[in-house]
Amino acid sequence: MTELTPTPTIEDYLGIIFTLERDGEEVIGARLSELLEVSAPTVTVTLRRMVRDGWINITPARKIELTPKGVDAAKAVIRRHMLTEWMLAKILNLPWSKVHEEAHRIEHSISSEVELSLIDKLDDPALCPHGNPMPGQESISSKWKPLSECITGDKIIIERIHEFLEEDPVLMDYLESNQIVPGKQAVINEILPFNKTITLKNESGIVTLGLDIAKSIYIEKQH
Amino acid sequence: MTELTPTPTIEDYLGIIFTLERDGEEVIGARLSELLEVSAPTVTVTLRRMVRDGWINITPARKIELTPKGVDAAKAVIRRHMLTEWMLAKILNLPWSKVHEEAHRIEHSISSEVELSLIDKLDDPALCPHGNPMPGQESISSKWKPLSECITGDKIIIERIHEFLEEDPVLMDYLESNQIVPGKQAVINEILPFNKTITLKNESGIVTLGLDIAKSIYIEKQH
DNA sequence: CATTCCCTTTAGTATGTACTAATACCATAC
DNA sequence: GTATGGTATTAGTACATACTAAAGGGAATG
Repeated sequence: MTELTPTPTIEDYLGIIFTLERDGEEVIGARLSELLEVSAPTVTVTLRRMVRDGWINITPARKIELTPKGVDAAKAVIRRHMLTEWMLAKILNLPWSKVHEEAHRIEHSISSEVELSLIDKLDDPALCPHGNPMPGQESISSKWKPLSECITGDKIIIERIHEFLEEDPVLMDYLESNQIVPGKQAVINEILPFNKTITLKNESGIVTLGLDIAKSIYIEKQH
Repeated sequence: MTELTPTPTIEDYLGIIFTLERDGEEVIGARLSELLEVSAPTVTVTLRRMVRDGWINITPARKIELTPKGVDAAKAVIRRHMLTEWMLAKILNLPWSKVHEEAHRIEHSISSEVELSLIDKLDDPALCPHGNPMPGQESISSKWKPLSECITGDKIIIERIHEFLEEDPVLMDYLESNQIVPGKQAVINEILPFNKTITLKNESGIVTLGLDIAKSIYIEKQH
């Protein structure tokens, strides 16, 4: 319970743990190691510090659980991340595909005063620019379906690119330049399960996506 | 010459060294120790890393000098600091007295893309919100005189609060609430050298400042 | 049952950034 | 010329964050 404010590293861990918990995924060290791109021993010792400082508990079955204090800190860093993304996108006009990685560095330096000011200027958004829900607004995104579950001919609106896809800047650039961004319409053109691809047609033409990627893109069907 | 990008700590050192050099002050470790509020041995080892990585040279007489690479990095961090201050002040409406310390944390996470966008949105300012010159714009502030050199009855305009005063949040709050901010008018009311104070009168009433502080506040005389 | 796979941990190391205590160096002043 | 004050360094330590190599555990699968 020593630390009052998490370090940037701990904030990164908290954010990922919160998101995994939110999604009902198993929260274990191996997942963090992958998502944070650090070695397994690094995760072991960092989790040890996090337990010591009261951010998480680790069950006998090695599952990681946020403490109430950990939940608060995780929500704060995610809120600041998403608000910073909006600031970069709307106020500074950075490309949609770039705001995540910029915000990821800046988020750790945002005070609650700046956060409140951003909430005010940005009209208290419920979603980030990629359609992911602000902590507490999960119900909004829960009605959308994965793009991977569509069938040929479906008319859809892209609603959400999952947080974990945002980590890949090459993918994000591909999505942006092919108009796979929230609010854009598309029609499912072709699904090739043996090839693990799904092809859609939108304003920018024909776009093919891997099915694994399509599982983390959420859409609304149009009638 | 190992490091491409300075760490936040090194950026702090670079900024202070640049500012001391700009002001013609003696750039030695003891000064850094004071201004950065770290111990002398910490400065010794950090400067050693900075020499190793090509940011500075240390003369046989122990004077610290930025290398060309060090100058570039220092200018960049100061530019980003000042642009961030303006963003916080003009776009997010944070109080003038608070933007320095907020920007001091954020400045290390600003990419050149964000920097360019800020320059655009903020119309390429030549001064920071406290009247200190952007690197390369030193000539603008060189015509102002220290407030401490005024005489009773002088009508003045406050132009600049020196960077090193910005470090004291209590002082900054005092200055803001007494309208000692760039652009504000005042008249010198009383100077008490034996007391080391100078008193002025402005819209907000009568304000007394210590002479040491007044040495780092720059003004323009009105005729 | 043994092998394999996934996961975690231990052991040892490195680096940046901090500290205190003690030492050393130099110039100026008495 | 010795004392003082300002400055810098060495020595030893601490902590957060990273790594590799190696070992250990548990579950599933042949």
